Formats: sequence, C-alpha cells, structure tokens
Amino acid sequence: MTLWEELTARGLIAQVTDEEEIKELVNNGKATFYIGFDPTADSLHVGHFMALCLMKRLQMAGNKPIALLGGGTGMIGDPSGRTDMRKMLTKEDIQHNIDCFKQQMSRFIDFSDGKAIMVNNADWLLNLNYVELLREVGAHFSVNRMLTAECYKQRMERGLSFLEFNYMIMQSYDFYMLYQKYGCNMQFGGDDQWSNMLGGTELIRRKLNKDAYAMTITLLLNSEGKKMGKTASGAVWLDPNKTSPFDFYQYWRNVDDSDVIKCMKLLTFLPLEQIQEMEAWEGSQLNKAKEILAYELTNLVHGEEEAKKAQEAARALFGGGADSANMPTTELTDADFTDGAVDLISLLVKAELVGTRSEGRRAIEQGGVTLDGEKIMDVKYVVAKEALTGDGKVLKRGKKKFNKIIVK
RNA sequence: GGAUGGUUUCCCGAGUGGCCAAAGGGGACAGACUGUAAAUCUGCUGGCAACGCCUUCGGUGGUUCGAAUCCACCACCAUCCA
Repeated sequence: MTLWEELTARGLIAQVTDEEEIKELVNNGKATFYIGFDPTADSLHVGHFMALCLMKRLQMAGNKPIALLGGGTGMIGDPSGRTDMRKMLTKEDIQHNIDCFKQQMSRFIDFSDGKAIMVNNADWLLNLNYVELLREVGAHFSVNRMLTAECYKQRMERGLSFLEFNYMIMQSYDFYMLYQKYGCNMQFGGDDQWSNMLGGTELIRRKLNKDAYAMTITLLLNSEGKKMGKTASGAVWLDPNKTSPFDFYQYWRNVDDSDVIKCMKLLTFLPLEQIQEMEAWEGSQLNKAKEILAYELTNLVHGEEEAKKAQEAARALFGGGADSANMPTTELTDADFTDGAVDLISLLVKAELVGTRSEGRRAIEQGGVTLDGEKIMDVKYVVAKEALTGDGKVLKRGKKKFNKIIVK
C-alpha cells in the first residue's frame, strides 16, 4: 500500500489542490512540505498532534518536513473559524509558547541531521517593510476575492479587524519564503486553513510562476460535528502538567461509540487491517477498542510507562480491582487535621475533586461521594487521621473523578 | 465624527425601582438505567462559619429608605450615515 493510499484509507485527507501531483511527490519522497504552528498556548493539543503524526508518516516515507513556528503570525492571530477576535499575545508569551512547542515537537519528529527543519517565521515577518510588502505582495491579492474566502465568512457578521484580515497574507508570504529558501513545494494544515494555504500557492504562482501544492487534514470532529479534544475546562493538552496522562487516557477511553474507529484511523499508527477488524465490533465489545485507542495514544504522547500506569489505574478503578498503586494521590500532612480528624468536604476540596465547599456539599447530598467504595451522604462526615495512614483511602466523586488520600 | 440600539450569572437570553442570587433554554455536574458509550428520566448549577450572612447584572460616581432596573460620565460592541 502506498503512503497516499494509506492516508486516503484513514480518512486523513480533506482537500487537495492537485491530487495527481501530490500523490506523485508524496509517494516518492520528493516532497518538502511545511506545517505551521501558531504559538497560541504554552502546550500543543490534539489538533497539533494530528498534524505531527502526518508529518511523521511523511517523514518515514522519505519526505522532508519543515515545522514552522509562528513567532510572526502569532503576533497577528488567525481569524479562521473563529467567531471573535483572539486575545492579543504579548511578545514574551509568544516566545515562551514557542519554547514549549519546540520541546514537545522534538519528541515526535526527528530533527537530527537535517531530516527535518524547524523554522520561525518571526525571522522574516518581523522585519518586513510595510510599503515594500504592499507593493511586492499586496498587489497580488484581491480584496474582493479574500472577502469571499470561507475563513472570513463567520467573521463578516461579527466584525473582522484589519489586523486579522492580514493573516492570510502573512501565511501566504511564509509559503513563498519557504519555497525560495528551502524548496518547500507543499503545505499541509488543518482544513480550516484551506483559504490561507491557497493564498500561498497563488502567490508563488504569481511571483515566481511556479507550482506549489496544498493539502488539508480532516478536522477531528465527533459524531455531533463538534471539535474533539476539548473538555469543559479547555483543550486536552499534550503537556502532562496541563493534562495528566491519566486524564488524557480517560478522555480517549470515554469517546462515543460512534467515534472510536474514526479516532483510531486518524490518530494512531495501528495497521489498517487491525482497525478494520475492530470495525466489526459492536456493543460493549467496543469498550475493548476504546481501551486500545486510549492506550495507543497515551503511549504515543506520554510514553509506554505512563500509558501502562494510566491503564492500570483505570482498570483498578472501574474493573473493581484493588490495586490503587497508580492512582493520582493527594498527600495530607498534620496541618490538614484538626483534633486528629478532617471533615469530608475539606477532603474533597484538598483532593481537588470539587472547586468549592458548596460544590462538595452538593456532591455528598446527591450521593456522589464514596470513600473506599462506601457511599457517604452525611455532609458532616468526619474522617479520622488513623483511617488514612498506611495505604490510605480512595475518595471518589461521581463515577470518574477520584483520588487516593494518604497521610504523609 | 454623527444617529440609534446594546453590554445580565459558564453560554444564549428574560428582567425597566422593593416579591432578584435574578425566569426560560443550553451546557456542566450528580443520581437512576447501562458498557467508564449513547438515549431517557430525576436532581442540581455564585460563595460562606448556611433557617442567616456576603459578593454579582460593562466601569466609575450619583439619586433613593431601597438600584440589574433611574441619572451622569467613561469603555467596549453592533447597525446606519459621513
């Protein structure tokens, strides 16, 4: 199976400019391609992860990846697919975020010996001369055309600042620069980047009279059409300090039935034949598939050791096993006790299972709190210090949030 | 620059002087049912030392016994005009 066939079979490809040419380049390892990452946060998330995986697949097939960090474009903010303006980032934030990105990326992509390059568009964007740029590049863009671009549609109603309007031009300029500097002939990106990417191929055609290609990756949407990789409290991050390996594992363990196979194809490196077998699975059997998905992804992002730990902790908690060795733990000290005891609500707060005491009280009243498997509905319940020494106790709030409490 | 309309709790959105911690919906959370899924039903959704108290309705002042509601100024957003 060729690389192209595999990408297609996995459903990774959304749109392409020239299928035949791209197929040819990619299959034969002749593509030098780039993917841009704007430093909008201090960690990569699942969307970035998909892009990195694609990068890796192509790299393995002999193509040369360029990871572009948006030190310059991050100063502007991409309006694509957004209903309101992004918060403007300070230069310091951007630099910090770039440093974080770099670190995380090098875990996935091999940058040694020029097998891949990492560049920062701040290097050329920040020194641009306004009038010169307008004459050199601006002349090639039609405002009429830009306004009809899909990426601005949502913003035409809510308002679009001139700053953000220029994002497309910056991104196009990136491609143009990379084409000249590194012979970069292809750009990949999320499907919401399509218009921006076309801007680049157009610019190269007009300025250099050369062909360059663009291809977008399917956006990871759930069966309801919403972006995946988001939780109530924000994105699912790749940084273990922002999203713990266990939470990361659980996120995938809990995807809807209807999304498992799709995630498997889009996000893992499991062979297609194996995934096809799972497609036949039904009902509770899908739980097995979810476990595999969660393990695979945690393994890719956090390594084998963390993946095993997360899996064991999950099995212990939901499978009724007694092994609580790998559970997230809260350690208490003497200062947490008054008269050798601590009340249950405080315990919930200390373990960060609830945000406020009121929330804790509510959880208890509604029968959502158990201590070592025993349901407690008394709001005034008090736990003695002795009960928490030794192996400690497992405090659980709801079905999926829990913490082992132990006295140090 | 001018005119008009707007800014309400996580989101949408009611409320136009006391009965307002603020209707309704969504989401989130908890319970039942399940498979750590979905659907459904129920509860719940500012905080706290909790039959009470404190903080909240863009910001700052003011009127009033009493303000999310009235007044003034400021900020931001939308539409139309220039």
